[in-house]
Amino acid sequence: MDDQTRIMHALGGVGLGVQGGVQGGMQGVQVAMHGHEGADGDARKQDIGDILHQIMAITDQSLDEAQAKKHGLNCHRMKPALFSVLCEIKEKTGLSIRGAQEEDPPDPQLMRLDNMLLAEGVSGPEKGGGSAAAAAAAAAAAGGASDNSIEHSDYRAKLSQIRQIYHTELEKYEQACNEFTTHVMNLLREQSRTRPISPKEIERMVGIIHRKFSSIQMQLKQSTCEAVMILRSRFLDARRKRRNFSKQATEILNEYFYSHLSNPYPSEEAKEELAKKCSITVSQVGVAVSNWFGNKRIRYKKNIGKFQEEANLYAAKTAVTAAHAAAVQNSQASSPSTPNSGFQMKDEEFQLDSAESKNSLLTNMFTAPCLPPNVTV
DNA sequence: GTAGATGATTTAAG
DNA sequence: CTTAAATCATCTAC
Repeated sequence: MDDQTRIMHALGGVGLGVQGGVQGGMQGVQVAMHGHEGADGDARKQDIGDILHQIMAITDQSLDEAQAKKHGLNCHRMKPALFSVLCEIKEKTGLSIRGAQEEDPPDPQLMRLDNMLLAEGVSGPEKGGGSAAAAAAAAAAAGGASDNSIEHSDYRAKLSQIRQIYHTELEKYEQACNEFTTHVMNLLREQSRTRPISPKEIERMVGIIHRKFSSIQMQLKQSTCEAVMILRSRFLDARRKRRNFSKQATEILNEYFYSHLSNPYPSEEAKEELAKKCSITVSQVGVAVSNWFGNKRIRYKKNIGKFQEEANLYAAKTAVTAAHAAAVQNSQASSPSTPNSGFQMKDEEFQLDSAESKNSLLTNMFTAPCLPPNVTV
Protein backbone atom coordinates (compact mmCIF):
# COMPACT_ATOMS: atom_id res chain seq x y z
CA MET A 1 0.00 0.00 0.00
CA ASP A 2 1.62 3.26 -1.03
CA ASP A 3 1.52 6.27 1.15
CA GLN A 4 -1.12 8.12 -0.70
CA THR A 5 -3.67 5.36 -0.49
CA ARG A 6 -2.77 4.87 3.10
CA ILE A 7 -3.44 8.46 3.86
CA MET A 8 -6.66 8.33 1.94
CA HIS A 9 -7.62 5.27 3.85
CA ALA A 10 -6.89 6.89 7.10
CA LEU A 11 -8.67 10.02 6.17
CA GLY A 12 -11.54 8.01 4.78
CA GLY A 13 -11.97 6.67 8.27
CA VAL A 14 -11.94 10.18 9.58
CA GLY A 15 -14.43 11.27 6.98
CA LEU A 16 -16.85 8.55 7.97
CA GLY A 17 -16.52 9.48 11.55
CA VAL A 18 -17.19 13.07 10.76
CA GLN A 19 -20.14 12.21 8.60
CA GLY A 20 -21.61 10.15 11.37
CA GLY A 21 -21.50 12.91 13.92
CA VAL A 22 -20.03 16.05 12.57
CA GLN A 23 -22.27 18.25 14.63
CA GLY A 24 -21.46 16.77 17.95
CA GLY A 25 -17.83 16.41 17.04
CA MET A 26 -17.38 19.98 16.12
CA GLN A 27 -19.20 21.14 19.15
CA GLY A 28 -16.98 18.93 21.22
CA VAL A 29 -13.90 20.52 19.74
CA GLN A 30 -15.26 23.93 20.32
CA VAL A 31 -16.21 23.18 23.87
CA ALA A 32 -12.85 21.71 24.56
CA MET A 33 -11.15 24.74 23.20
CA HIS A 34 -13.35 27.17 24.95
CA GLY A 35 -12.57 25.47 28.16
CA HIS A 36 -8.91 26.19 27.68
CA GLU A 37 -8.35 29.24 25.68
CA GLY A 38 -11.74 30.82 25.25
CA ALA A 39 -11.00 34.09 23.47
CA ASP A 40 -9.25 33.04 20.29
CA GLY A 41 -11.70 30.22 19.52
CA ASP A 42 -12.65 31.77 16.22
CA ALA A 43 -9.11 31.58 15.03
CA ARG A 44 -9.01 27.90 15.89
CA LYS A 45 -12.22 27.35 14.05
CA GLN A 46 -10.52 28.86 11.07
CA ASP A 47 -7.63 26.44 11.59
CA ILE A 48 -9.94 23.47 11.50
CA GLY A 49 -11.67 24.77 8.45
CA ASP A 50 -8.29 24.93 6.78
CA ILE A 51 -7.46 21.42 7.79
CA LEU A 52 -10.70 20.08 6.45
CA HIS A 53 -10.21 21.96 3.26
CA GLN A 54 -6.79 20.45 2.88
CA ILE A 55 -8.21 17.03 3.50
CA MET A 56 -10.81 17.46 0.82
CA ALA A 57 -8.25 18.68 -1.62
CA ILE A 58 -5.76 15.95 -0.91
CA THR A 59 -6.55 13.83 -3.93
CA ASP A 60 -5.53 16.65 -6.23
CA GLN A 61 -2.04 16.79 -4.82
CA SER A 62 1.05 15.02 -5.92
CA LEU A 63 2.69 12.32 -3.87
CA ASP A 64 5.44 14.51 -2.55
CA GLU A 65 2.98 17.19 -1.70
CA ALA A 66 0.83 14.65 0.05
CA GLN A 67 3.80 13.37 2.01
CA ALA A 68 4.57 16.81 3.16
CA LYS A 69 0.97 17.48 4.04
CA LYS A 70 0.79 14.18 5.85
CA HIS A 71 3.80 15.04 7.88
CA GLY A 72 2.32 18.41 8.54
CA LEU A 73 -0.92 16.88 9.67
CA ASN A 74 0.83 14.34 11.80
CA CYS A 75 2.70 17.02 13.59
CA HIS A 76 -0.20 19.34 13.84
CA ARG A 77 -0.78 20.39 17.39
CA MET A 78 -4.50 19.89 16.99
CA LYS A 79 -4.17 16.32 15.90
CA PRO A 80 -4.37 14.65 19.32
CA ALA A 81 -7.45 16.62 20.28
CA LEU A 82 -9.13 15.93 16.97
CA PHE A 83 -8.34 12.25 17.14
CA SER A 84 -9.59 11.98 20.67
CA VAL A 85 -12.87 13.57 19.68
CA LEU A 86 -13.15 11.34 16.65
CA CYS A 87 -12.44 8.36 18.83
CA GLU A 88 -15.21 9.45 21.12
CA ILE A 89 -17.62 9.67 18.23
CA LYS A 90 -16.57 6.30 16.93
CA GLU A 91 -17.02 4.91 20.39
CA LYS A 92 -20.54 6.28 20.64
CA THR A 93 -21.68 5.10 17.24
CA GLY A 94 -19.93 1.80 17.82
CA LEU A 95 -21.68 1.32 21.13
CA SER A 96 -25.08 1.86 19.58
CA ILE A 97 -24.25 -0.73 16.93
CA ARG A 98 -22.61 -3.38 19.05
CA GLY A 99 -24.53 -2.59 22.16
CA ALA A 100 -25.31 -5.39 24.53
CA GLN A 101 -23.34 -7.95 22.56
CA GLU A 102 -20.30 -7.00 24.58
CA GLU A 103 -20.60 -8.99 27.76
CA ASP A 104 -19.76 -12.62 27.42
CA PRO A 105 -21.11 -15.07 29.97
CA PRO A 106 -19.16 -18.32 30.43
CA ASP A 107 -20.47 -20.73 27.85
CA PRO A 108 -22.16 -23.66 29.63
CA GLN A 109 -21.16 -25.98 26.83
CA LEU A 110 -17.54 -24.98 27.24
CA MET A 111 -17.78 -25.43 30.97
CA ARG A 112 -19.20 -28.90 30.51
CA LEU A 113 -16.35 -29.83 28.22
CA ASP A 114 -13.82 -28.39 30.63
CA ASN A 115 -15.28 -30.30 33.52
CA MET A 116 -15.27 -33.53 31.62
CA LEU A 117 -11.72 -33.11 30.47
CA LEU A 118 -10.73 -32.39 34.03
CA ALA A 119 -12.60 -35.42 35.29
CA GLU A 120 -10.99 -37.67 32.71
CA GLY A 121 -7.58 -36.38 33.68
CA VAL A 122 -6.92 -34.95 30.24
CA SER A 123 -6.63 -31.40 31.37
CA GLY A 124 -5.62 -30.42 34.87
CA PRO A 125 -2.50 -31.43 36.79
CA GLU A 126 0.01 -33.43 34.83
CA LYS A 127 0.11 -37.03 35.84
CA GLY A 128 0.45 -38.80 32.55
CA GLY A 129 3.57 -39.42 30.55
CA GLY A 130 6.32 -40.93 32.61
CA SER A 131 4.32 -41.91 35.65
CA ALA A 132 1.65 -43.57 33.53
CA ALA A 133 4.25 -45.53 31.67
CA ALA A 134 5.84 -46.48 34.96
CA ALA A 135 2.51 -47.60 36.36
CA ALA A 136 1.85 -49.64 33.26
CA ALA A 137 5.25 -51.22 33.52
CA ALA A 138 4.69 -51.96 37.19
CA ALA A 139 1.32 -53.53 36.43
CA ALA A 140 2.88 -55.66 33.75
CA ALA A 141 5.68 -56.71 36.05
CA ALA A 142 3.38 -57.38 39.00
CA GLY A 143 2.06 -60.64 37.70
CA GLY A 144 1.67 -62.76 34.63
CA ALA A 145 0.36 -59.67 32.88
CA SER A 146 -3.20 -60.80 32.47
CA ASP A 147 -5.51 -59.50 29.78
CA ASN A 148 -6.88 -57.02 32.21
CA SER A 149 -3.66 -55.32 33.12
CA ILE A 150 -2.69 -55.24 29.50
CA GLU A 151 -5.96 -53.64 28.57
CA HIS A 152 -5.64 -51.24 31.42
CA SER A 153 -2.15 -50.11 30.59
CA ASP A 154 -3.17 -49.88 26.98
CA TYR A 155 -6.00 -47.62 28.01
CA ARG A 156 -3.69 -45.49 30.08
CA ALA A 157 -1.24 -45.22 27.24
CA LYS A 158 -3.94 -44.18 24.79
CA LEU A 159 -5.34 -41.69 27.25
CA SER A 160 -1.98 -40.11 27.83
CA GLN A 161 -1.53 -39.99 24.08
CA ILE A 162 -4.77 -38.07 23.72
CA ARG A 163 -3.71 -35.90 26.59
CA GLN A 164 -0.43 -35.09 24.97
CA ILE A 165 -2.03 -34.21 21.66
CA TYR A 166 -4.58 -32.10 23.43
CA HIS A 167 -1.93 -30.18 25.32
CA THR A 168 0.30 -29.56 22.33
CA GLU A 169 -2.65 -28.41 20.27
CA LEU A 170 -3.86 -26.19 23.04
CA GLU A 171 -0.45 -24.71 23.42
CA LYS A 172 -0.24 -24.14 19.68
CA TYR A 173 -3.57 -22.37 19.70
CA GLU A 174 -2.61 -20.26 22.65
CA GLN A 175 0.66 -19.31 21.05
CA ALA A 176 -1.04 -18.47 17.78
CA CYS A 177 -3.62 -16.46 19.64
CA ASN A 178 -0.97 -14.51 21.49
CA GLU A 179 1.02 -13.93 18.35
CA PHE A 180 -1.98 -12.76 16.46
CA THR A 181 -3.10 -10.55 19.32
CA THR A 182 0.26 -8.85 19.61
CA HIS A 183 0.39 -8.47 15.88
CA VAL A 184 -3.02 -6.86 15.72
CA MET A 185 -2.25 -4.69 18.70
CA ASN A 186 0.96 -3.48 17.14
CA LEU A 187 -0.81 -2.86 13.90
CA LEU A 188 -3.56 -0.88 15.56
CA ARG A 189 -1.11 1.10 17.64
CA GLU A 190 0.82 1.84 14.52
CA GLN A 191 -2.33 2.88 12.73
CA SER A 192 -3.50 4.96 15.63
CA ARG A 193 -0.91 7.48 14.51
CA THR A 194 -2.69 7.94 11.22
CA ARG A 195 -6.29 7.30 12.14
CA PRO A 196 -8.25 7.65 15.34
CA ILE A 197 -8.17 4.43 17.32
CA SER A 198 -8.89 4.51 21.02
CA PRO A 199 -7.23 2.10 23.44
CA LYS A 200 -10.67 0.83 24.21
CA GLU A 201 -11.12 -0.14 20.62
CA ILE A 202 -7.89 -2.08 20.66
CA GLU A 203 -9.01 -3.79 23.80
CA ARG A 204 -12.27 -4.73 22.17
CA MET A 205 -10.45 -6.08 19.17
CA VAL A 206 -8.32 -8.22 21.46
CA GLY A 207 -11.50 -9.48 23.04
CA ILE A 208 -12.91 -10.42 19.67
CA ILE A 209 -9.73 -12.25 18.75
CA HIS A 210 -9.77 -14.15 22.01
CA ARG A 211 -13.36 -15.16 21.51
CA LYS A 212 -12.60 -16.42 18.04
CA PHE A 213 -9.68 -18.42 19.29
CA SER A 214 -11.55 -19.83 22.21
CA SER A 215 -14.26 -21.03 19.87
CA ILE A 216 -11.54 -22.84 17.98
CA GLN A 217 -10.29 -24.23 21.27
CA MET A 218 -13.77 -25.42 22.01
CA GLN A 219 -13.69 -27.48 18.88
CA LEU A 220 -10.45 -28.99 20.06
CA LYS A 221 -11.95 -29.72 23.45
CA GLN A 222 -15.02 -31.20 21.85
CA SER A 223 -13.08 -33.56 19.66
CA THR A 224 -10.84 -34.49 22.58
CA CYS A 225 -13.91 -35.32 24.63
CA GLU A 226 -15.22 -37.45 21.81
CA ALA A 227 -11.91 -39.26 21.54
CA VAL A 228 -11.92 -39.96 25.26
CA MET A 229 -15.48 -41.21 25.15
CA ILE A 230 -14.67 -43.56 22.30
CA LEU A 231 -11.61 -44.77 24.16
CA ARG A 232 -13.67 -45.34 27.26
CA SER A 233 -16.33 -47.30 25.51
CA ARG A 234 -13.71 -49.37 23.78
CA PHE A 235 -11.54 -50.14 26.78
CA LEU A 236 -13.17 -49.52 30.11
CA ASP A 237 -16.46 -51.01 29.09
CA ALA A 238 -14.68 -53.89 27.47
CA ARG A 239 -12.82 -54.30 30.72
CA ARG A 240 -16.12 -54.53 32.49
CA LYS A 241 -17.01 -57.51 30.44
CA ARG A 242 -16.95 -60.65 32.43
CA ARG A 243 -14.39 -63.28 31.68
CA ASN A 244 -14.62 -66.63 33.32
CA PHE A 245 -11.70 -67.77 35.37
CA SER A 246 -9.58 -70.54 34.01
CA LYS A 247 -10.46 -74.09 34.92
CA GLN A 248 -7.33 -74.27 36.99
CA ALA A 249 -8.18 -71.11 38.91
CA THR A 250 -11.67 -72.37 39.72
CA GLU A 251 -10.09 -75.60 40.87
CA ILE A 252 -7.78 -73.85 43.28
CA LEU A 253 -10.55 -71.65 44.63
CA ASN A 254 -12.91 -74.58 45.06
CA GLU A 255 -10.23 -76.54 46.81
CA TYR A 256 -9.78 -73.75 49.30
CA PHE A 257 -13.50 -73.25 49.68
CA TYR A 258 -14.36 -76.85 50.40
CA SER A 259 -11.38 -77.42 52.62
CA HIS A 260 -12.41 -74.41 54.66
CA LEU A 261 -16.10 -75.07 54.44
CA SER A 262 -16.60 -74.42 58.12
CA ASN A 263 -15.22 -70.96 57.73
CA PRO A 264 -14.93 -70.04 54.09
CA TYR A 265 -13.60 -66.55 54.75
CA PRO A 266 -10.06 -66.26 53.51
CA SER A 267 -7.97 -63.56 55.12
CA GLU A 268 -6.47 -60.79 53.08
CA GLU A 269 -3.21 -62.67 52.85
CA ALA A 270 -4.98 -65.86 51.89
CA LYS A 271 -6.89 -64.00 49.21
CA GLU A 272 -3.71 -62.59 47.85
CA GLU A 273 -2.12 -65.98 47.93
CA LEU A 274 -5.05 -67.49 46.11
CA ALA A 275 -5.08 -64.70 43.57
CA LYS A 276 -1.42 -65.31 42.91
CA LYS A 277 -1.95 -69.04 42.59
CA CYS A 278 -4.83 -68.47 40.21
CA SER A 279 -2.81 -65.88 38.30
CA ILE A 280 -5.62 -63.42 38.67
CA THR A 281 -4.03 -60.07 38.01
CA VAL A 282 -7.03 -57.82 37.99
CA SER A 283 -6.53 -54.23 38.95
CA GLN A 284 -7.61 -54.99 42.53
CA VAL A 285 -6.19 -58.42 43.08
CA GLY A 286 -8.14 -59.35 46.16
CA VAL A 287 -11.49 -58.22 44.86
CA ALA A 288 -11.95 -60.96 42.32
CA VAL A 289 -11.22 -63.55 44.97
CA SER A 290 -13.56 -61.82 47.39
CA ASN A 291 -16.24 -61.75 44.73
CA TRP A 292 -15.70 -65.40 44.04
CA PHE A 293 -15.99 -66.36 47.68
CA GLY A 294 -18.97 -64.09 48.17
CA ASN A 295 -20.74 -65.65 45.23
CA LYS A 296 -19.67 -69.13 46.20
CA ARG A 297 -20.84 -68.80 49.80
CA ILE A 298 -24.23 -67.46 48.90
CA ARG A 299 -24.76 -69.94 46.09
CA TYR A 300 -23.57 -72.84 48.12
CA LYS A 301 -25.80 -71.92 50.99
CA LYS A 302 -28.75 -71.42 48.72
CA ASN A 303 -28.57 -74.88 47.29
CA ILE A 304 -26.30 -77.22 49.15
CA GLY A 305 -27.73 -80.21 47.36
CA LYS A 306 -26.59 -78.98 44.04
CA PHE A 307 -23.05 -78.50 45.27
CA GLN A 308 -22.85 -81.79 47.11
CA GLU A 309 -21.10 -83.66 44.39
CA GLU A 310 -18.60 -80.92 43.96
CA ALA A 311 -18.08 -80.75 47.70
CA ASN A 312 -17.29 -84.42 47.90
CA LEU A 313 -15.01 -84.26 44.93
CA TYR A 314 -12.91 -81.54 46.45
CA ALA A 315 -13.04 -83.10 49.87
CA ALA A 316 -11.56 -86.23 48.36
CA LYS A 317 -8.94 -84.22 46.57
CA THR A 318 -7.94 -82.47 49.75
CA ALA A 319 -7.86 -85.76 51.54
CA VAL A 320 -5.50 -87.18 48.96
CA THR A 321 -3.28 -84.16 49.20
CA ALA A 322 -3.36 -84.26 52.95
CA ALA A 323 -2.64 -87.96 52.98
CA HIS A 324 0.25 -87.43 50.66
CA ALA A 325 1.55 -84.63 52.79
CA ALA A 326 1.18 -86.74 55.88
CA ALA A 327 3.00 -89.58 54.23
CA VAL A 328 5.83 -87.33 53.22
CA GLN A 329 5.98 -85.89 56.69
CA ASN A 330 5.99 -89.32 58.30
CA SER A 331 8.74 -90.58 56.13
CA GLN A 332 10.92 -87.53 56.62
CA ALA A 333 10.40 -85.82 59.93
CA SER A 334 7.93 -85.77 62.77
CA SER A 335 6.96 -82.15 63.21
CA PRO A 336 3.39 -81.61 62.11
CA SER A 337 2.75 -78.10 61.00
CA THR A 338 -0.03 -76.11 62.63
CA PRO A 339 -2.53 -74.77 60.18
CA ASN A 340 -4.68 -71.70 60.79
CA SER A 341 -6.74 -71.99 63.87
CA GLY A 342 -10.09 -71.50 62.21
CA PHE A 343 -9.51 -74.21 59.68
CA GLN A 344 -7.66 -76.64 61.83
CA MET A 345 -10.68 -78.68 62.81
CA LYS A 346 -11.59 -79.37 59.26
CA ASP A 347 -8.07 -80.19 58.26
CA GLU A 348 -7.59 -82.52 61.17
CA GLU A 349 -10.78 -84.25 60.36
CA PHE A 350 -9.47 -85.12 56.96
CA GLN A 351 -6.10 -85.97 58.34
CA LEU A 352 -7.65 -88.43 60.73
CA ASP A 353 -9.60 -89.94 57.91
CA SER A 354 -6.50 -90.18 55.90
CA ALA A 355 -5.50 -93.32 57.74
CA GLU A 356 -7.96 -95.31 55.73
CA SER A 357 -7.90 -92.43 53.34
CA LYS A 358 -9.44 -92.22 50.01
CA ASN A 359 -11.42 -95.42 49.87
CA SER A 360 -13.89 -94.56 52.57
CA LEU A 361 -14.31 -91.11 51.22
CA LEU A 362 -14.82 -92.25 47.70
CA THR A 363 -17.45 -94.75 48.72
CA ASN A 364 -18.95 -92.12 50.93
CA MET A 365 -19.22 -89.88 47.96
CA PHE A 366 -21.61 -92.19 46.18
CA THR A 367 -23.60 -93.30 49.18
CA ALA A 368 -24.07 -90.65 51.79
CA PRO A 369 -22.78 -87.24 50.85
CA CYS A 370 -21.08 -85.64 53.78
CA LEU A 371 -22.74 -82.52 54.95
CA PRO A 372 -20.42 -79.95 56.36
CA PRO A 373 -20.95 -79.95 60.12
CA ASN A 374 -20.64 -76.29 60.93
CA VAL A 375 -22.53 -74.58 58.18
CA THR A 376 -25.90 -73.17 59.07
CA VAL A 377 -28.50 -73.62 56.42
C1' DG B 1 -31.90 -68.34 20.57
C1' DT B 2 -32.13 -70.03 25.25
C1' DA B 3 -31.25 -71.68 29.97
C1' DG B 4 -28.12 -71.98 33.29
C1' DA B 5 -23.50 -70.69 35.05
C1' DT B 6 -20.76 -67.18 36.66
C1' DG B 7 -18.15 -62.87 37.61
C1' DA B 8 -19.30 -58.16 38.85
C1' DT B 9 -22.08 -54.63 40.85
C1' DT B 10 -25.46 -52.70 43.88
C1' DT B 11 -27.90 -52.34 48.16
C1' DA B 12 -28.42 -52.64 52.87
C1' DA B 13 -26.97 -54.15 57.41
C1' DG B 14 -23.70 -54.45 61.08
C1' DC C 1 -14.79 -51.27 56.22
C1' DT C 2 -16.85 -56.47 55.18
C1' DT C 3 -20.57 -59.31 54.10
C1' DA C 4 -25.18 -61.25 52.49
C1' DA C 5 -28.42 -60.92 49.22
C1' DA C 6 -30.33 -59.43 45.04
C1' DT C 7 -29.49 -58.25 40.63
C1' DC C 8 -27.10 -57.30 36.34
C1' DA C 9 -24.50 -58.67 32.32
C1' DT C 10 -22.06 -61.74 30.02
C1' DC C 11 -20.34 -66.42 28.92
C1' DT C 12 -21.11 -71.18 27.62
C1' DA C 13 -23.18 -75.25 26.15
C1' DC C 14 -26.91 -76.92 23.91
